[in-house]
Amino acid sequence: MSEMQSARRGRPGYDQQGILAVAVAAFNEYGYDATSIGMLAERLGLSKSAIYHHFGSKDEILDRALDSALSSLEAVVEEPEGGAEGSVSASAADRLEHVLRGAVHVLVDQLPAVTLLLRVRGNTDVERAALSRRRTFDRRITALVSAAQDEGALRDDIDASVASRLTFGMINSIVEWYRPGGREGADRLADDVVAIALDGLRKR
Amino acid sequence: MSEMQSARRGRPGYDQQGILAVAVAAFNEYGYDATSIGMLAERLGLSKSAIYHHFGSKDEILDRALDSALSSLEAVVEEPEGGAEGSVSASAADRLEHVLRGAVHVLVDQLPAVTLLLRVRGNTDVERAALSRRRTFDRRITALVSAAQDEGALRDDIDASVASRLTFGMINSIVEWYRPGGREGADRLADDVVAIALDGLRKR
DNA sequence: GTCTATATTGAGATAGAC
DNA sequence: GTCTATCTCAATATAGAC
Repeated sequence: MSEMQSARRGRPGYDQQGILAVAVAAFNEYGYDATSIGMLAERLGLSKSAIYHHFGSKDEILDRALDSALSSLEAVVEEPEGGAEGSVSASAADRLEHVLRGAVHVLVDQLPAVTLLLRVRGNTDVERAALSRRRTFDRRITALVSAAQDEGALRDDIDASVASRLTFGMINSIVEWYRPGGREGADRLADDVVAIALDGLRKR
Repeated sequence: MSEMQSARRGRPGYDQQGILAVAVAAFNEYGYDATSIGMLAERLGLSKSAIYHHFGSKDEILDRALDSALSSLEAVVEEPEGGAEGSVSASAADRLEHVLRGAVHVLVDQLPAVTLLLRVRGNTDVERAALSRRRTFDRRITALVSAAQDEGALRDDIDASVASRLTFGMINSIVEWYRPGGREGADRLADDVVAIALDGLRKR
C-alpha cells in the first residue's frame, strides 16, 4: 500500500506483492514443494538471500498467498445481502445462487492464489491452518444447500453435503483450465456453472 | 500376477505391487515431491536401498501408478457398447451417461491411483506423458458431449468443451472427499453425479 | 530381497558487506 | 534492497556385503 501496487518500472526493487505474484505463479507451475527458493530467485532476477529480506521463510510466502485467496472466498459467503437486489433476507436458494456466482468470480479474479489454495495438502502448519479455514467455508455452503432443500427449492433426494461438494468440485475445477482472455468471460462462466448445477445439461 | 496379489504374510518380502500401494498412499498424503524415498522406506519397514531393488527410481514408481489409473479410465471410453444393454450403437447421450457412471466407478475403485493422477502437474517426462494421455481422454469426452448436443439430447447454449470440463471437474473432485465404507456407495454416488449433471439440483 | 555404508547434489536459510 | 559466500541438512541414488 505504501509504495506502488503494480506497474513497477525499470528492473528490480521488489516489494512483497511483486515477489508474491511471481512466487505464486511458480508454485502453481511446478508445485510448492518442487519450487525452490533458488528457482524463485532466478525468475525474479534476484539472489536467494534477497528474497529472505522480504519473507522470513518459504512457508511465509505460501501463508500470504493462501490468506489472500481465503479472505476473498470468505467475503463471498459473508456478504450480508443475498442475491435479490437490496432485499433484507433473500431465500436460501437465492443466496446459494449468489454465492455460486460470487465464487466463480473470485476464482477468475484471483486465479493464481485460489489455484494454490486448492492444491494445499496439509503438510505444514501453514497448510493445515488454510485447510481449516476451507472447511469452515465448506460447512457454510452445505448449510445453505440444506436450507434451500428445506425451503423446497432444491431436490432433497441428494444429500446436502454431497450436493455441495459436487457443486463446488465443479466450480473449483475451473482453475485447472480457465485462462483469462479466452472466449469465456467470468459472467458467462458463472452462468454456465449455475445452469448446469441447478438445471442440468439435459434439454427439456 | 506371478507371486500372489495381496494378503502377504508375516513381515517383509515385498513385491512391486505391495510397495506401489504404500507409495501411492504416501504420495497422496504428502504430495509426490514432499514424499522422500526415506519416508517410503520407513512406512514399508525397509531400507531405502531395498526400494531401489524393486524400482529404478522414484519416477518409475510414479509411472507405474499413473499407468494403472490411466488404463482404467481409458477402458471406460473404449468400451465398444454404449449403455443401452447390448445394443449395437447407442445414442451419444446414452453413451455419455454410461461414461459418466463408469468414470465414477473407476474413481471409487482405484481411488489412490486416480487421486495421484489428478494431481500431476507435468514436472517431469513421466508426468508430461500422463498429462498427454489425460488430454486424449478429455477430447473424447468433449466429442461425446458435442455429439449429444447435435442429437438434440443436451442443451447447446453451453460450449461442449466447457460443459465436459465442468462435468468431469465435478466427477474428479470426488477424490478430494470420498472415502470407501461411508454412507454413499459408488452406485449411489454415480446416480447423484448423473442427476446433477443432467437434470440439476433445482426441484421441478 | 535386504542391509549398511556412502557419494553427490541441491535444498532452505544465515552472515555480513555494499 | 541486494549481493557473495557459506552453513547445515536431507534428498536421490549407488556400491557391495549378506
